[in-house]
Amino acid sequence: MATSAIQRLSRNGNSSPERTVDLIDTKSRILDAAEELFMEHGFEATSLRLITTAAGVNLAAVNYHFGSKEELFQAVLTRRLDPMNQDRMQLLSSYESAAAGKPLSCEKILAAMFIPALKLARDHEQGGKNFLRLLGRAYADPAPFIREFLSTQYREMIGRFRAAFSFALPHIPREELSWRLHFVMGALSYTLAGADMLKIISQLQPEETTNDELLLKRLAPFLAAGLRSPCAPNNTGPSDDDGQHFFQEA
Amino acid sequence: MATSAIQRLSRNGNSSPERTVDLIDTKSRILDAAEELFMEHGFEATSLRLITTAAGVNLAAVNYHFGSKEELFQAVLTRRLDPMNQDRMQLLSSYESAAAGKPLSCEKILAAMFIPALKLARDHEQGGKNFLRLLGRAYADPAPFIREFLSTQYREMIGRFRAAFSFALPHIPREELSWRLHFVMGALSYTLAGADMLKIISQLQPEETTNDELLLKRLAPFLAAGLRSPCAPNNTGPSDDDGQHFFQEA
DNA sequence: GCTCATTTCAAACGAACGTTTGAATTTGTT
DNA sequence: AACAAATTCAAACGTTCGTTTGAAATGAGC
Repeated sequence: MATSAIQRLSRNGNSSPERTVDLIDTKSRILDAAEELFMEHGFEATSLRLITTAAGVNLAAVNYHFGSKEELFQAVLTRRLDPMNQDRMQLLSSYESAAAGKPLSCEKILAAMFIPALKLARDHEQGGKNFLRLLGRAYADPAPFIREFLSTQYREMIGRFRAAFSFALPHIPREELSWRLHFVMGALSYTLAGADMLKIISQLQPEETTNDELLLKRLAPFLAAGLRSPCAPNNTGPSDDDGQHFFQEA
Repeated sequence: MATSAIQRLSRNGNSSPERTVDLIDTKSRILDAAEELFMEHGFEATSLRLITTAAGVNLAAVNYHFGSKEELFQAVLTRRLDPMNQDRMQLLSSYESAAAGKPLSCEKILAAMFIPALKLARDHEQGGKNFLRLLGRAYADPAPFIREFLSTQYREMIGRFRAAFSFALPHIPREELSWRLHFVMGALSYTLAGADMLKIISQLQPEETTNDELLLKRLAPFLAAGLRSPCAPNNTGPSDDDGQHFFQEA
């Protein structure tokens, strides 16, 4: 609804030059409508008839252009996820170059993860924010094809960032760092996905809950502190009094 | 499959005494099968025919005993969620009594949240772990009836724990604490829900990923460090060098 | 203008869904 | 044994789903 460029990107290579269409591509119209509706209702609960009606295209257009509903969902994700992860890795590389061989701070590494997400949220006036919520929900979706798709989409980026954290936090064992990185991804995706859940926990005004930038400004320091926290050798509590007999009960 | 007591709990009051049935109640058979299948496939993708076949009962039994598929889902959740949250609040109260007016440590409060979850995971050999995964996924489900249900189920417990954290961390403003509590819930539910996602991030053996206790032993210190981290007045980074110009770019 | 590949369209397909029905069966009470 | 309430059951209800089909429309190349 707010996208600009009209580029054809025909399926069979790029032999033919660009050609004008309705005003926006049928394919893009479907992607935009699907992104919004998948975000709102989830994958299973969103029917192709709902999508094609909202997009103003024929029902059969989805199967013609994308093959199936599952492939449409993957196309919705990859359209924005792939550039975002690319941005993340480039930003991380630029930070590392500027550091000239010295390890980065946790905040700096987290910034390389968050800034591309924020840019995405701002780029398309409402589509971007919707996409981040859709993405956060996809993490928790039990459908195997979604999990496999995200797994391959994220593998490279996660590997790059784990290496960066490993260099920044040399005193944290490799296995412990994997856990902490997992917690970081969890808090981030949950935060991006469940803006409504905030109403349960806090009494913030609804306008405030949509401010993703403010949200991440609070999340990054929180996570950085957890990442930096000293690592006890025996897998028990790290710093406080009752760290030893922590899970002895029950 | 492993539940013990056979209690009838007929819908119209409690006039009639208990009476014996098959071996396990039809109602319980449905709940057990539904819990496992909802966990595996999600709410939308799990059909009543799949549930009733797995439970060995007639298709119409779900609508007879529970009214609808949605009410069955709520019954699956509330059967274990309500006692777990009750345990959490009781455990927190006992810790507070033992502290005799002094504030609890973050780890202690987190223990009051985690221990009942671990007890639940151990109680039923595999049903408990399945339930935690189901619960974690329900957090991210977009269905309105699920969100409303969880909201009411959690409101009381969250309020109790926020008060405890507020007392333990008096230097953290109320609003900032709400955010951090939100992050805690996010990391916890994500961790409980997505054990498979770990394979993306770490190269842990699959046997290790199922060890929830070890998992939470690592999660609690991580979260405690984040909760305790100093709070900058300007919502910027808390402690490190580049905390100021953190999100200036993009 | 004709050709041919690409795209759109209305219509239908078979399957699966949640739910309802009404009769059969079981169960507890008298 | 007889009755009434509770529960089970097979069958069908109407709807919606993702996908397929074959003809109509469209647009570029010769």
